Amino acid sequence: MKKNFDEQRTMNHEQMLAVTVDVVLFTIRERKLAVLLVRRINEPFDGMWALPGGFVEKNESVDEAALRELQEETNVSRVYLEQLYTFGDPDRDPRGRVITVSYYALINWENFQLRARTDTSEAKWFPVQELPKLAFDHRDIIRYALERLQHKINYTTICFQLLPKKFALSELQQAYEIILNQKLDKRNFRKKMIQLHILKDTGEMKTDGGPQRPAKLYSFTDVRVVKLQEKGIIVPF
Amino acid sequence: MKKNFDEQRTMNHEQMLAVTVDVVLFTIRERKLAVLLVRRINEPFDGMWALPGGFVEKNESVDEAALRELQEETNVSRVYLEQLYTFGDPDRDPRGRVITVSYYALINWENFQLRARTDTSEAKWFPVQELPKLAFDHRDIIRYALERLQHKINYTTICFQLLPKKFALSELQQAYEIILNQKLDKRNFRKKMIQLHILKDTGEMKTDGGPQRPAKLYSFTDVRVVKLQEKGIIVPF
DNA sequence: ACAAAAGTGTTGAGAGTACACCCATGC
DNA sequence: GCATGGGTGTACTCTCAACACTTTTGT
Repeated sequence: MKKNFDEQRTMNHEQMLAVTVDVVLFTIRERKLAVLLVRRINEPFDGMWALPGGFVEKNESVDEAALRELQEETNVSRVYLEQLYTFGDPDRDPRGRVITVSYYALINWENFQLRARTDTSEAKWFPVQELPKLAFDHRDIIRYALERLQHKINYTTICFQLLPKKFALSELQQAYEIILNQKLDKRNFRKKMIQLHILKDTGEMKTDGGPQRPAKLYSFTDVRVVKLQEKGIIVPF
Repeated sequence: MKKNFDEQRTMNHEQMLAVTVDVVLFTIRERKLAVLLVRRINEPFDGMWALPGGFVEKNESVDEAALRELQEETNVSRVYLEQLYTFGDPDRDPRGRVITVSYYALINWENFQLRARTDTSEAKWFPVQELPKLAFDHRDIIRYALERLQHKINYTTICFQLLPKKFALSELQQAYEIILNQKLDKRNFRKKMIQLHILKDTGEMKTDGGPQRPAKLYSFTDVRVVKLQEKGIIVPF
């Protein structure tokens, strides 16, 4: 049955759907890539871990909804937040028709404290390799977010968001190794990073470094995430 | 005001929204990259050109909705269809709160006939460089789709979807040049394509070629769109 | 014969990759 | 003095980019 395009374009309460946002918040903790999960305290999936998220309100954009949900969990001021994908399977939510727009975000663990929650539910970091059973299709969403992150560190400066303002080159390399889940050559990595001209030598040294030679501390020349014209920072795709 | 996560997770009619899909259907016609537009015959934007699209129904996935809308315009059997981005600005639609999930699709112009429309509205191909004034934020959606397409032909075999089953190498090169909007070196292009091992020599020749040497006809080894491990087919990013 | 597109190799530059040793510090 | 991570250079390979002429056909 062919339908008239403009009939469909007419507002119609029958066709209204619930729309949520879900945010995959990444950080690096204890040399592992981790995501923030919250424990549900209602049906469906009561007691199960899930991504932080919630309904999009009438008067806010979808991006604003994602940011708001994020702020309810963390004391973030500025985060890197990027839309990922919209999951729209009719039976992805047992309560009925709920479409979710997924996002991912990156923070430096030390710069943010998890907000003390006003209710009894918990929020906790889980290494991406050790996820618990998750509500809805949230495992798929995390897998998708991880793929996006792994691709994107190769041609953008996105990785910076996970690091403190000043950092040693070895810390940057470690972040790449953790996200890509592979060892990288130290000399080639440093050569590449330096020739990209995205690093600034702060002149400072890492003081707490333990029984070894102190490392130079660098910062990034651009505050914002930059798309590099180069073919890739580390791993070619 | 902090809200309880699980309160937000509860279904609530107040928070129901309208969700549409919009499809940017690309093809190559008369040596130009073109998109299919339909003329609106209702308010808002009555008489203005817009992307084919419509509301997501209760019982179909968002992907299915996009496919259905596409099939209402074209006699497609199999199309390459990929989700693009979700546009969720609260005032992107003057009728009220409508979120749209955008898609893009690629077809070979000769393989598909536009479906004769049952209503009086028109559907027409427009070169992407010569778009008319568009309804809603559809110009942004097309711009976004074009960027995605331009990136993606560099590391996938997506471009094949625009060509007939059998084609000359120069036709493939032309498709790349049209999409990227730049000239490419013939020898380097052919060398690259051949060493990717994605082309099969059909043994046939182009017969209607006019007053010039007949071109070999090739086909693709994989029917499906393939992600190449290489660093890029043509233009490095 | 001539117009028009098809087809074909080589060279130089730059980027990627592999690889091993000395340095500065805390204990 | 020794354990720990910080810091450095070179040689080989491979890919990319630039570039011009001959071939085959229709008219």
